[in-house]
Amino acid sequence: MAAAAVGTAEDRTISRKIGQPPTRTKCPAPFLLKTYELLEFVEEEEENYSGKNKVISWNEEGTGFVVWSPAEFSELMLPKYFKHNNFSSFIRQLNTYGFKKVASKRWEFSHEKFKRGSKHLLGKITRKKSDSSAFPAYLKPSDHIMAAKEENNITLQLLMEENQNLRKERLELQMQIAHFKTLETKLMDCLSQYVGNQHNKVRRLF
Amino acid sequence: MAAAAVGTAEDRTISRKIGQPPTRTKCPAPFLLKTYELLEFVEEEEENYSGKNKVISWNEEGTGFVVWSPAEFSELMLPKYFKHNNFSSFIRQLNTYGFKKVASKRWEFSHEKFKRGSKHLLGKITRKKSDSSAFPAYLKPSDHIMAAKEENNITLQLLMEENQNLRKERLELQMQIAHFKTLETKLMDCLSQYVGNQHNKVRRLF
DNA sequence: GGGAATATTCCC
DNA sequence: GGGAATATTCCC
Repeated sequence: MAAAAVGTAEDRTISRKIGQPPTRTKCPAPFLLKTYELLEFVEEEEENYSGKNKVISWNEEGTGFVVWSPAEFSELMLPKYFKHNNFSSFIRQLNTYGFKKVASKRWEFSHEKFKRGSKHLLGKITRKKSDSSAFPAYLKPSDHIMAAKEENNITLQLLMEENQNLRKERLELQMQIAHFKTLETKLMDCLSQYVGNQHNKVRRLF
Repeated sequence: MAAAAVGTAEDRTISRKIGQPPTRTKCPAPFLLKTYELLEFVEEEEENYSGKNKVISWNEEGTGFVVWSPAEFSELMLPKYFKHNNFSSFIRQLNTYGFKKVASKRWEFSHEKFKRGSKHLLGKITRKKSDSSAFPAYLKPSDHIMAAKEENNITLQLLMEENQNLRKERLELQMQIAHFKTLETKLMDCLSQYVGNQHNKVRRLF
């Protein structure tokens, strides 16, 4: 039974690594590698059995691929590479990795970085977010949590601004006071010359 | 190939519903149902082949089950019910649903609501949270986001306090200044009486 | 097409 | 044991 599927599944342990920088070329997702190798396989095989109808193949330009017979593909090929034989699950994965259906009358799919002869580009293909790796729906950006956070941040910023202004004002007021104190002393001294030579005597007048 | 596994997989479509109230008895998770039915199956079979070594069975009291031979169980039984033949994946699921290993020397597991003859309780067994249905790890309560929020709140509170103090200080300083202004006027007036009757003449001295 | 639940794998 | 990534299923 599942010998083939399990075999390919275990290939994942060979080199798949998590948490590598997304900028560097990394080990492609198992799904992408298997799909690519599946296409490589049928391409090689095609030379030997050129008489048969194709089930799946690269398109003419190698910019995408066509599933010529979804029924045969699902029943015969999918289980050799994946743990199921459902065409819809295969499509779901294609969508997850950003493939586009590029023809209305046949099952042709393409992805900018999924081309014949460019296996090295597979590592650059990423899952679309929000699969469950991203935020749950009720915590997505522009939701109310985000709004609350933003509001918090705005409050914080306003407070810090006002705070800074208040400190500045305080300094100015303290300088004014220092000036008044000096002035007071001078006035007192001056006045004491008239009233009599005692500073304290003058002070008592006010 | 995967005929058996796929067959059981498709049973899920029969009646499994999502989003039902968790309080009412609902359709059990596929994993639980399959594991239970697997045990039912070996129990029936046991009557016919009582001579063979058991691979898996309910324990004596029917409060749990024992995998007597993990190797045979994984290789022969798992693929008939699941899309894999890995004992560790089976264990992972048991843990997900809250089963406990209840013996140190053999693979015996139990769960309060997983008992022989009580198939109706399966619907009450739920996945442990945080599988992806709950918050992602970095958004869980008591995690650093929570800490950050808390820190944010503390910062906010401190800022508001400081703000209030600064306003109070400002008021006091303004009152001091008002006092000095009054004082200055009085001193000027007084002094001008001595220097001559012109306030402005006195001011020019300072 | 894609959101979300469950399953399987991988890793600590 | 369990967190987290990927895979498969189910549903809108």
